[in-house]
Amino acid sequence: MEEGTSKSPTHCADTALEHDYDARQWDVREGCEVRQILDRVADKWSLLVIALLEQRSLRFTELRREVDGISQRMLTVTLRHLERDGLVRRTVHPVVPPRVDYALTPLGATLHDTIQSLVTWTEAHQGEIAAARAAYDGAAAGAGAGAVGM
Amino acid sequence: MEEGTSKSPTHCADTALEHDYDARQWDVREGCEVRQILDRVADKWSLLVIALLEQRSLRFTELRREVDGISQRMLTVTLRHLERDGLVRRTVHPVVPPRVDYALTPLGATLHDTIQSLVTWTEAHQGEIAAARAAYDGAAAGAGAGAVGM
DNA sequence: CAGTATCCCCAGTGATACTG
DNA sequence: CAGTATCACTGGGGATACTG
Repeated sequence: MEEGTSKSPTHCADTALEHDYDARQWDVREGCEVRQILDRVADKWSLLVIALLEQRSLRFTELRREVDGISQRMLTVTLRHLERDGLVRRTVHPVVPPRVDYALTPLGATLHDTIQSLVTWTEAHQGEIAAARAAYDGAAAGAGAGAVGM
Repeated sequence: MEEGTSKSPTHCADTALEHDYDARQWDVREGCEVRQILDRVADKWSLLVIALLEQRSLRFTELRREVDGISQRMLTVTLRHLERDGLVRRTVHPVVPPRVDYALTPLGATLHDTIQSLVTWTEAHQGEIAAARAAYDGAAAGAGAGAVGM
């Protein structure tokens, strides 16, 4: 499905479509490589792993312990994806108890500010969101529906 | 599942855990409200909808047309989530052909910079990522495995 | 330790039909 | 137009077991 690998790395605004899509700010259409990368980078586990790796390189087990709730499988998958995208570098030390370190590549490090701003925003506004949630649920409950906590 | 509504809106670093979790920069543990909000905000469709709404308010059908590939159901679900979180405001105009406008709330608007930085990063580095992908796939293919394009 | 391989389940998602 | 309701399906993701 992700066969866009060797395809044109250029921005996908060149695909000819009929509907009046004016260049707003970024392409919202499917098949756009930006969409795909965004999905990868904005991924739940990716975000967590990258944030952790920002501090220092970590070993597989360390990551598994730090990222609470991730399964071994998902950690492996996430790590492979990040490695393939050139965001994380995997280093195998040929020692008897196998030791593998994961570290951010320079490219991965450039994500720092972006991710940090996302996290900062979330932390800064979680109170407001919780309040909005409570208000919404309360209104819904009062409006007649009994289903709260959707 | 999302019953943290009326719970403590405070940062979740107060939950007592036994493992030596030092305050790195943000809580990676499950049950943390930040994790949940991050998942919501970093959601594929949410990102797209918010980006679109940043320009101007849109109607349901307009959104469905702009966000290429989204199903009616997912648009509704996404919109409800964003509304509940206080990021989007839903305005119903009581006219004969029902007209509903969706607009970013002030809170939602504060996401602008963050999302924009994410998109900008992606657009700026998609070439590097594509190259990394090609290199990774090429190396894997040369290493013996024939399965490319994972 | 650091994975890979399997099985399996269910939540997310698309398609379709119906309604105010 | 703007949804809601239903059904069916896929694959994301957890649990477990095995391997180098």
